[in-house]
Amino acid sequence: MSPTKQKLLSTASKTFSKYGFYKTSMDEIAKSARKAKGSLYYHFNSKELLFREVVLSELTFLKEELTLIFENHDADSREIIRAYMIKRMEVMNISINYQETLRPEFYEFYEFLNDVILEMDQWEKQQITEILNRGVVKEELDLPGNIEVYAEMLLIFLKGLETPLFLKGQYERLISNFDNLIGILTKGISKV
Amino acid sequence: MSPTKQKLLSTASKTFSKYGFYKTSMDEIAKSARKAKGSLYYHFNSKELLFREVVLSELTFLKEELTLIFENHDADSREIIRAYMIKRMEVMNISINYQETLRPEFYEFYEFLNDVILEMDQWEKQQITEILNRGVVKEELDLPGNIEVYAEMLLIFLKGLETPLFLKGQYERLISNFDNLIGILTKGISKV
Amino acid sequence: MSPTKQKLLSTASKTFSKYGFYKTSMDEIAKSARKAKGSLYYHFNSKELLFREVVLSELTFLKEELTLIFENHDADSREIIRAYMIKRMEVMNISINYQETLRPEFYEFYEFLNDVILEMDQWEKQQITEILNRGVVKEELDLPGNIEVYAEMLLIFLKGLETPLFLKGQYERLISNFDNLIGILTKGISKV
Amino acid sequence: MSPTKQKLLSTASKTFSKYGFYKTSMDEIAKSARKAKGSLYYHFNSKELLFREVVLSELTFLKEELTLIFENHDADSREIIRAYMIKRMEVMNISINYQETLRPEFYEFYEFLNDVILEMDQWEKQQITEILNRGVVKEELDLPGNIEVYAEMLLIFLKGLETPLFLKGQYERLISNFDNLIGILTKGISKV
DNA sequence: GATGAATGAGTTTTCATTCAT
DNA sequence: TATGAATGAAAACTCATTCAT
Repeated sequence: MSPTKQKLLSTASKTFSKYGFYKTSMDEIAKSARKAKGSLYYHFNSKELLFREVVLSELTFLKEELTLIFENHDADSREIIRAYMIKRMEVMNISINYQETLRPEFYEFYEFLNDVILEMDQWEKQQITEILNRGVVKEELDLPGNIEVYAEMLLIFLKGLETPLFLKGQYERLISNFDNLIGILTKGISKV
Repeated sequence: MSPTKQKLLSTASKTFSKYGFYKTSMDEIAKSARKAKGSLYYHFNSKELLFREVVLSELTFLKEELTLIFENHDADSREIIRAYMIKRMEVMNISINYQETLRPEFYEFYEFLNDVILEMDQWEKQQITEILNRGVVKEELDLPGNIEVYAEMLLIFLKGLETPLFLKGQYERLISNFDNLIGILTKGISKV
Repeated sequence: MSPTKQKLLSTASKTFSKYGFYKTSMDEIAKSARKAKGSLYYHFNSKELLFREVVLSELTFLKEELTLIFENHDADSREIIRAYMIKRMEVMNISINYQETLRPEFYEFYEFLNDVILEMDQWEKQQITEILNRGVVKEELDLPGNIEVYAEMLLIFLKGLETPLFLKGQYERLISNFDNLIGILTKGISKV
Repeated sequence: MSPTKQKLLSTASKTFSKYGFYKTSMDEIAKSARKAKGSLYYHFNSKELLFREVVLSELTFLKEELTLIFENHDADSREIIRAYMIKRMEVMNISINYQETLRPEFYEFYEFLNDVILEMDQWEKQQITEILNRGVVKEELDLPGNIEVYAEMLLIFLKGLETPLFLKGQYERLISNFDNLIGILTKGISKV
């Protein structure tokens, strides 16, 4: 990737995450990057496609980080879940643009993003399902019924941690009590 | 409230919840309501203040509904928590505009909304803290340490249910397995 | 005149003189007067006609004040001119709306004002011509050629004192040196 | 300066001088120039800044013209004053936008113009003070007291010639008698 | 007389996109 | 590749005026 494209992409990422998709203008991105607006369109065709690339790069990073956790096959599944949750929160705290894609208006108007997000959602669900399965097999967890549903529930719960109220300003205060919450959850799914 | 104002407010609520704050134009609201754009500004001074009133009316409704749950003092606290969570999800499913206020750009730009939202957050935290307290006193719950922290955690979890991914389209599918999730949580905080 | 009309007129005068015709809205006048906007239209049909009445009341006051000066037939004509100039400046300092009517855009668009202003201009020219005539007859002034032209020139000069730069803020400082200027002028037209 | 910018600026100047700042819309300027409204904003950010540039260009021209007069050091100071006054009137007759800046509302609302105008005022005062000083030294003029005050008074007088009543339509008629007026003034300040 | 809700045409401004260089 | 001038559609907002009560 050319230095100009690189610069534009990283500037776009920062600006989008600060003001959101709609409140960010192409002009502002170009100015912040000290590049011409035309260059933005040369490298990324449209605002939407630029945003898509920004989100993609965030998700790529998120996947990489989470994969490191999942690969640790030997650890107690409860411990893996715990590590996964903490890592996810950490990365999410800086994956603000991905979060924005969860807004309703993105669903109404931009099919060009659904594929990226759905793929990520499915990937995550798959990974967690696998861990839960391992935990059940190793008799560390007690999950009657469909395990996929538990995975979905965990994801829903984790998405709660993405809310700005939490991420903005309160992150530091709450992270310290995070173990408590995880304790409740793991106790809730543990074999007695 | 005059019929015109009423009509404008309800139309605004619907339109905002469909397209989000930024993708909704004042023109569109006025046209949908078959009223003049000037009337919008006569009754609500600005787009932001109009949105504020929309959110306020949603929160007012949410509070009323939740208050009914909280007032049932005799029930088992786990049962109240369960009823609370379900009711909250139901109402949230139609309080789409309030959800939008949780977006980062609203935090950056609009102080005019923070007061409303913070007040709601505090109110909810207070209510849940009280229920948890009651549960501990009645020896139904096991919550070592600061109870307020558990209340906050529960709220964070509930906010997870507000994510559009869940609310849009998947609500019906997931609500049926919701009891499972609540089961995990209540098991997690129950006295053995 | 009813108290409501009176109140609206005086408020309109103040507001127009502060912000000018275009920057003043009917809404602002009504609000400042703590009256309904409809009342403005009940008493004065349109913004233009309201402004006309404001200007008229200023000119009426100006005429009354200047007439007092002109009627002193016995004094030295140079003294009358001096007194006239000072009084005119004093009154003009508070006749800001009349001044605005001298702007080009008022000439282009509002015939409804020309009559009022032309009448005032002619009245003033007439008065000054008469004084100059008296001065020439009493051999106090030396004005070769057409006396009306001198009257017009004096008026042009006096209009110079109407410029905001002078009226705004510098009025107090310059008024103290005003006698100097009048000295030059009267020396310029005096018989040696 | 690009041809488009040039065209927009000159069109803006003409339109503003015809209808005044408030009665001129950006739309009208763009249409008259047969350019897109967006181009107006590309080159001049806002209506106020566009107007500022229009005024600036007028004042630049005024300064250039007057400087030519001032530089004639050998002539009789009374003759220079006379030439200065006539030239100023001529240029002012086409510097209609600068005149508008003297309106009260411009002082209340737009600090963005004060610097330009104050600078011009001070420049003019300085030039005239210098001429008067030369005249006193050469014993052509009789100016007891502070000479700066005379300079200010002359400027006030000259501003009187800026009034639209004079400039609009009556310019031609009055200019022919202008010498008379200047005669009064120069006689008033001449050494006998 | 007095009110204030309702209107709609008009205003300034923003901004994604195109294109000649 | 990279630029920045130019565009025009659309946005938020203003405001004189009307009118039923």
